[in-house]
Amino acid sequence: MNVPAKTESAVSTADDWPSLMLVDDDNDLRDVLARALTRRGFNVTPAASAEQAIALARPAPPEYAVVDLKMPGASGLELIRALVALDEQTRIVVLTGYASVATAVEAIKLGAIHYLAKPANADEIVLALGRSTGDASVPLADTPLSVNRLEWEHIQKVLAEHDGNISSTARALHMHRRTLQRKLSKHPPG
Amino acid sequence: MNVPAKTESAVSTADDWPSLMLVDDDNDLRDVLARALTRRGFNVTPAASAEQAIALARPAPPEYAVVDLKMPGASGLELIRALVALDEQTRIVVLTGYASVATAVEAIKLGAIHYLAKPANADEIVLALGRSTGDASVPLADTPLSVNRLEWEHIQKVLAEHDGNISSTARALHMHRRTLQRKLSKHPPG
DNA sequence: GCTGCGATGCGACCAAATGTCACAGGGCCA
DNA sequence: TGGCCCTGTGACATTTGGTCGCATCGCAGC
Repeated sequence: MNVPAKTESAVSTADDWPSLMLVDDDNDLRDVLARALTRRGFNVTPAASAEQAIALARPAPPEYAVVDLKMPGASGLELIRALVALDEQTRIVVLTGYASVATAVEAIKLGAIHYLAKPANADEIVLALGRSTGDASVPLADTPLSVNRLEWEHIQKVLAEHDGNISSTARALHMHRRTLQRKLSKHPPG
Repeated sequence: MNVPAKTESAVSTADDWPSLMLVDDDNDLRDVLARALTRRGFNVTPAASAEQAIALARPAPPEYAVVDLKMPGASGLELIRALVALDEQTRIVVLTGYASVATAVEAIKLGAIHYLAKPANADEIVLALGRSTGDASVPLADTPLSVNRLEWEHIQKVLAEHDGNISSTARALHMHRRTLQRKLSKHPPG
C-alpha cells in the first residue's frame, strides 16, 4: 500500500534501480512487460487502473511511467495529468492499442515524452523512455491515409473534442451511437 | 486565446492585426487559406517552402504560423524547430495531408501547439491557433464535418493525385476498385 | 432515501455497403 | 497481334451499419 516493494534480496529488484510505474488493465501483458522491464534494470510497480496508479504514485512518484490509454475508469490521459502534477520530472511513455493522432497530441501536450502503439516490445519501450527532445528528422509519410484510417482519426479527434462522451460525439457526427461504439471497440485500421 | 475578432470589415490587412505565417507548397490551397485567414483578422505572410518561410521570419518572427509538413526542401518539422528557435512564443499549428502519429508526436515535442489533418477549414485552424499548450479546455467545435464528406474530399484529393486513375487510387487507399467505383458513382458531394 | 435524466454496454434483427469473382471491351505499345 | 492495364458492370456471399430495446450506473434535485 505504501512504498512499493523495495526488497533487499540479491536476486530481486534493487533500491538503486530507477523506479517505473507500469499501468495497463491487461493482466497478461502487464505481467510480461513487468518481467521484461525488471530484467532491463527497472524497479517496476505494476498497476491495473489509473486510480490504482495514482494511489501508488502519491507517496512516491516514480521516475518513469508506462501507461495504457484505454482502461476502465479514468483514462490514461487523466493519469498523465495526475502523474505530472505529482512530479513533473516523471518520464512518461504512452503505450496504447488504439493509437490516434488526437490522443497522441493530447498526451504529449500533457507531458508524455513519447507515444507508442501496441504491439511494442520492451526494447522499444526502453528506447522511448530514454528519449527527450523532438527529432525533426522523423520520416514523413509518403502515402495518404487509407479511407478507414482517416475515418478513425477523425472520429478520435471529434471524440476528444467532446471529452470522450460517446453519445455526444455520435450526435455531432450524425452517426448512430451503436455504430460509433462498434467502431470504437475495434482497433485502428492499418 | 487572443484570437482576433472578425468584426473588422476593412478592405485590407492592418498593421495591428496579429502576424501569421502560412507555409504550404500548394499554391491554390495557400491562396484560399490566406484569404480566409486574412478575413478572420490575421496579417498573413505566405511562403511556399520552409526555406522561404525562415528567410521571411528571421527579420520579424510571426506571432502565429500554419505549416504544412510535406514540402520540397526542408520539411515542416525542421521549419518548426527553426521558428521556435527564432521566437519560442510563436504559436505554430501543423496542417498536413499526410498525417501520422509519429510526425504528430514530433511536431508537438518540437513546440507546435496543434496538429490538424487536411482537409481542415479556416475555422478549425483559427480554433487550433487559439488553444494554449497543455490546456485541456474544450473550445467546443461547432461543425464536426460529417464522416462521409470527409471521406469524399479525401477520395477526390487522392484521385486527383493519381490523375484520375481509379485502379491506382484504389490501391493507394487500400480499398477495392469495385468499392471505389461505387462510391464515385454515387455521392455527388453531400 | 427516491426519482428522472442522460450515458453506457450489449443483444438481436434486418437492411445496406462492401469484398470477391467474373467477364467483356478499350487503349497502348513493342 | 498478343500482352497489359484500365474500366464498367453483373452476381453473390459476407460484413458492416442502422435501429430498437433493455438493464445498469452516476448524478442532480427534491
